[in-house]
Amino acid sequence: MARRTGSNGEQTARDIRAAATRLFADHGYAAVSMRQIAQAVGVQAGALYLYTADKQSLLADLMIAHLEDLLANWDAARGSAVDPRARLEDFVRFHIRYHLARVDEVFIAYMELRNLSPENFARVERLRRLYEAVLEEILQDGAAMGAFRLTDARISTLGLIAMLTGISTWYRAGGRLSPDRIEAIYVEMALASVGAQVVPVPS
Amino acid sequence: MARRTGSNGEQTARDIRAAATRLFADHGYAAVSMRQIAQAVGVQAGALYLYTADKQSLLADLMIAHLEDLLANWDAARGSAVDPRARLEDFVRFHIRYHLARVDEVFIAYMELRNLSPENFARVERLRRLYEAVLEEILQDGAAMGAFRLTDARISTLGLIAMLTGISTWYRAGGRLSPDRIEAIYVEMALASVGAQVVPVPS
DNA sequence: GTCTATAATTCGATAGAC
DNA sequence: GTCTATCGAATTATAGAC
Repeated sequence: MARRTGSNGEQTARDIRAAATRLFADHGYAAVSMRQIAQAVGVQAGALYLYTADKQSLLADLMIAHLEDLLANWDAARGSAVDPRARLEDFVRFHIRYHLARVDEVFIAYMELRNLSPENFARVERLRRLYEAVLEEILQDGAAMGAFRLTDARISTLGLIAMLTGISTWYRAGGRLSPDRIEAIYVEMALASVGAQVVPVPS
Repeated sequence: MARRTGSNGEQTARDIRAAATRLFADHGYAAVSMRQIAQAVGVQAGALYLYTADKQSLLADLMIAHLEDLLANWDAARGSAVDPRARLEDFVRFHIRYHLARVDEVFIAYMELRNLSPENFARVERLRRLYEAVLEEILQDGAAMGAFRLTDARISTLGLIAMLTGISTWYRAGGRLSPDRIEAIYVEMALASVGAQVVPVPS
């Protein structure tokens, strides 16, 4: 990518990512043409190739940037709780808040895996596994401490993440329930699903 | 190329649906061409238009047939249980069993909604709502009877269906856990998530 | 019922002017 | 850094032969 120094180009790069994110989420990667992206940005199609090697790299960059941002935000937002129930609640609230704020990015990251080259797919999968491992560790610690009652931490991890991420598919601002209310309900469901119970007082 | 002149039209229609289902699930609707489908069937692209008005109708027909089949199978498989916990367990087992047996159809019905025309989208949405209503009624009855503890039956419905359907995205035959084991674990999680408890003995 | 041939678009990507 | 112009290939869908 032959990006030159200059604020004009940096702004164009941001605009391209924003337009591509929106269009890929709305219509799907394969259904969106480079010309459509260019039109949304306000440049000609040829100019896009100053910022991306090809259409595939544009998609991969969006997905990888999203997952890296997700992990970085978790590292910054994670609390210092030790009680597994509090840690799970923190994770659920973080996950929902982040995912409702980035509906398009989330949608792309889960829907367009098929359109990645093998190398890019591997990079994305690795990052997704890292994020899943955050929850899995919470569940495993909680089970070991007797705070959670679950049969398989990996399955519970996948089930919970699917449940939480699914919000992105139906949430609309101004709907029947506020984001805060949705968050509270899912915290309750998540805790209940792993049989969260009172942590035994250390003896 | 195999010559198919004179072959049975009904069989070709089935072959087209099967090929389209697999290709759409593997690569996405927008990324699959009519020529690819024709090649998989063993006919020329033009012959496909004897069986579908256009590519969009082919997708819509697959999705609507899938959802109608899902509803019909539920009607045939639903037990006669009255205990909400048993009804929920029946639903969870049915949902998982059906979805693991039709991974491609489920994937398409979930991923390709945005490629439907407004009219076809409305038809698909209506069927999906009917299926969701099955679970929502179970949850509402269970809550009313004191068997479940939940805050919002609609949210619990969406959360549970997302959790269950998510299995399709990672399940592989021959994986670490058998389908029966996966089913049992999800039954446990689903019941726990709605705070299933002992039904009070009628006085 | 299926074929061949093709019309009419659209696609991703590149070259070169400024 | 962006534009104009364009190449070669691919797309959906149709027309007419058999």
